[in-house]
Amino acid sequence: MPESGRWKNDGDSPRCGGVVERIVTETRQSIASGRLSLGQRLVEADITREFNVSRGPVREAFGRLAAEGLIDLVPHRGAVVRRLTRAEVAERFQIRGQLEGLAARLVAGRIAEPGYRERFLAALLPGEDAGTIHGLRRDNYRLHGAIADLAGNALMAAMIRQLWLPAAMFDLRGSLGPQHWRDSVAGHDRIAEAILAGDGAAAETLMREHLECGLQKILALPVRVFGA
Amino acid sequence: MPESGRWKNDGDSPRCGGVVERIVTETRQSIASGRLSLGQRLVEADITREFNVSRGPVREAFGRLAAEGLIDLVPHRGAVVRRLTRAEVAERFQIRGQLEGLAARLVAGRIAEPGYRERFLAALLPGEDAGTIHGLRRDNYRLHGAIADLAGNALMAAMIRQLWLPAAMFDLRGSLGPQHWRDSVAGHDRIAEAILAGDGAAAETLMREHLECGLQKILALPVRVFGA
DNA sequence: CCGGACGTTAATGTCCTACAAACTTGCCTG
DNA sequence: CAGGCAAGTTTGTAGGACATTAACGTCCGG
Repeated sequence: MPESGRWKNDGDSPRCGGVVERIVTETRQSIASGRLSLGQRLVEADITREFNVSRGPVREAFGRLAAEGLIDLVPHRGAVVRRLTRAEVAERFQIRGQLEGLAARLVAGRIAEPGYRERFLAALLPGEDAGTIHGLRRDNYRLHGAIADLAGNALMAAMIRQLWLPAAMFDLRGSLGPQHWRDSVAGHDRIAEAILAGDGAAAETLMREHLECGLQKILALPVRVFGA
Repeated sequence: MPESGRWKNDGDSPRCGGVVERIVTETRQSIASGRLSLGQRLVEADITREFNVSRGPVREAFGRLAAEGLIDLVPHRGAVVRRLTRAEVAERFQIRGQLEGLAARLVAGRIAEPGYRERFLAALLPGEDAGTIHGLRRDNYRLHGAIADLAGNALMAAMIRQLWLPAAMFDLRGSLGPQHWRDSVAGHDRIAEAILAGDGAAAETLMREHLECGLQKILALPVRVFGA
């Protein structure tokens, strides 16, 4: 994708374990956590000072963040933190539904193969701090991630993870309360049941409904969250 | 995509109408047309001389091509033209089936809205040089593109176009004969019929079968084409 | 008081040079 | 013949320079 950028089809190509990767990671974190407000301009000179690097790596990092869809690159104006409209969020969830639905169906079809049931069950276990929003959040993404990975289509798994970003922005900013995550867990239980039963069609349908439900929660959020 | 990376979610951000865009476009063309063989290394210094530019834009162009999945960036080794295995081609077609299938279903559901039927029919008309491989090829992508666009999900349309690249590589290299395109046209007719009838489910199924058929054709190609 | 032309400023787009780090290659030695 | 050492190649990053362009503020005329 555009924001692929690309998607990053080869997982990641750190271009060395160094400066660029650090900028990308920290900036991504800053955007998700809200330290960088939506629509805010990112000036190359500021970043160079902040990270103590030269403009080259900064520009490269901007390119990658743009490929991920986290920022927009406007010619001669620089980078601004991307501001998602409700329509764009809905678009992403529509695609997520289609791709993660397929993933769920594929996993259900392979659940009988040796090792798959074990790996899937491992992703179902609650993490350390289950109960807290943070823990529920992590368990949520762990399950979705396991389904994406076990489907056996590496490119699709990468694309799915890219599509998470907008959703992650909203819940990292704390806009989604604990009730959302409890509902989410209930949906996960039904999906897991279908997958473990090998019922691909049901798993696909349930996954789509699960995501549709999550989308409605996000669309119901106040305008402020979208940075409008 | 990733985008990517990227896929490029905003269509394109030329970072000015200049040097970088030229490198990206021409290199993309060179890869698709076969002038650059699969697995070939792209050395920054060579590109610098070839285009008479400095390393900065070259590195930026490499970043974008990598986000599109056309090249791989190996740390301290540079860029190599991506070599797709049959499995990776199959992965891409699986995703295409899911996304273009959804697109076909959505278009069928909206075909009654004002203007949609006309725009869709326009994409069905054969182009200038219908009959030649070149013409058939263009008509093919025009129809797929129209379905992607009319679905009303801009991000999905961009992702679908990115997923075409591997397929485009094979048929631009002339590996697919006229028989393939004739079969393709037959598939298109059935899909168009379902869409015009407003039958979304049928359109989705037919689109998936159509792509599965194309995938089989590509997988049947000799090893040489994959650059192995 | 308002609107448009103009110049200023800030930031990007590109180029250049330079050097350190890392990978390759080939030779040389045991 | 194996393994290590050294030279060469290429990338990763720094830092500076200049042109281009967009945004902003100012000034003048109506």
